[in-house]
Amino acid sequence: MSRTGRRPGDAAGTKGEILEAARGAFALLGYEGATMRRIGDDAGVDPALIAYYFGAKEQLFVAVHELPINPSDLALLIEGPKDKIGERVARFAMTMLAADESTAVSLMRASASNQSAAAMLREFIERALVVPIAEQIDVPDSRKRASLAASQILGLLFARHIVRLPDLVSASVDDLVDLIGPVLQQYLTEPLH
Amino acid sequence: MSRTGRRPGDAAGTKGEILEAARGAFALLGYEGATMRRIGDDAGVDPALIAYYFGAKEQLFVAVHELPINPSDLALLIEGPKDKIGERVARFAMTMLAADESTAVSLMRASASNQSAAAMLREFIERALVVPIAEQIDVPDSRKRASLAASQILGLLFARHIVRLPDLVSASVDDLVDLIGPVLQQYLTEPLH
DNA sequence: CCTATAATTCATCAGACGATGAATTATAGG
DNA sequence: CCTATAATTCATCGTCTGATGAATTATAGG
Repeated sequence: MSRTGRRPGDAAGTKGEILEAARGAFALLGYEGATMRRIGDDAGVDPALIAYYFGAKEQLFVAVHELPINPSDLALLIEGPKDKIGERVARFAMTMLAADESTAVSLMRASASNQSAAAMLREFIERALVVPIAEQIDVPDSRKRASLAASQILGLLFARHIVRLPDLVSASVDDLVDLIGPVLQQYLTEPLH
Repeated sequence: MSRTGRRPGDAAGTKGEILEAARGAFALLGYEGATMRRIGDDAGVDPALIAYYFGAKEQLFVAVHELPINPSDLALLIEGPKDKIGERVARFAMTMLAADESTAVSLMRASASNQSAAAMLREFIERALVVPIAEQIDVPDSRKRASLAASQILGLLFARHIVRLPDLVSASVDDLVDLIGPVLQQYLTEPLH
């Protein structure tokens, strides 16, 4: 029974398994909480193998969090009537997150205790949400308004997945889209008094 | 020059200095990031003295985060016309947090990586926000709506103090109250379609 | 078949962390 | 003044963390 050395057969799925295990661990436990040993265990692999593939822990984290900005999703966000932009943003955020919810939550968790993770999240939000939305709405303070809309999305994720407020945990995604859509609309188009 | 033993004079300010140092460190670095040694350094004190006064780290954290629910603030929240409740909630949250902003941020940071901190925050939000607000508004799904309002407040804090979105960092508190007041109002009173 | 290299584990290191018992010095009460 | 006790630091301990060099085994290419 050979415990060490290269595995027989089993062609090259290992790297992906490590990525998946890391994604799950980061989302559940945060950056520091997701230890190399734990990720290795989850992937059924010695921690040294993680370093072999990805280098240091921080690089693994970056590899896990390459948030793809799907251009067609983004087009879907900007195209359409301005008086429905709130709903579109809500749906964009929710589908983006439904496809990959744990990545966003993971990045939020890490941001709370890790400055460079916070920088990653900040830059992503600016690039993928604030700038495109602000360009689309043509009002004073457009960036501030877009940032507030983003803050609502962040808050919903935080309250639902991290704090776990019971009434938000039990609500369906469609429910939530219906509720926050009009609110985002108000942030983005209602005139200030 | 005596490095050890009880300090001369200097009556009993030490405990408070430790608390203050801990508050700052937790708010800046999160639960795990705020090490005993670091807190001790900030307070100008050996880490063992922290244990002498507060016991284990978790108890120190609890001592730092005794969020007082000021009853007169709460009264201010429930009294008044229903069509201005959003504004009142916004102002309540902002004054509560202006008085002690770092405590709330600290608790949020810790919640991202620590389950029992998340439980503390959840119970506080339920008790101090969701329940009183839900009792006040008389609509279906009142708790869900109140929870969404709370999520907006959390999101604003997260975006402003943790992610540091530039347009929210530079905005004044009054600005933000003016902007989120109407939104909270909509969450709390606008009928669903 | 043989050899270079890819994939994997093992063993271990140095550093940081929280906790704690023991030593030391000052104050307070009698 | 003397003594009990409060306030403080010192010196460690065991544990966990990320990192890394060395050993081991399988595959691929010639």
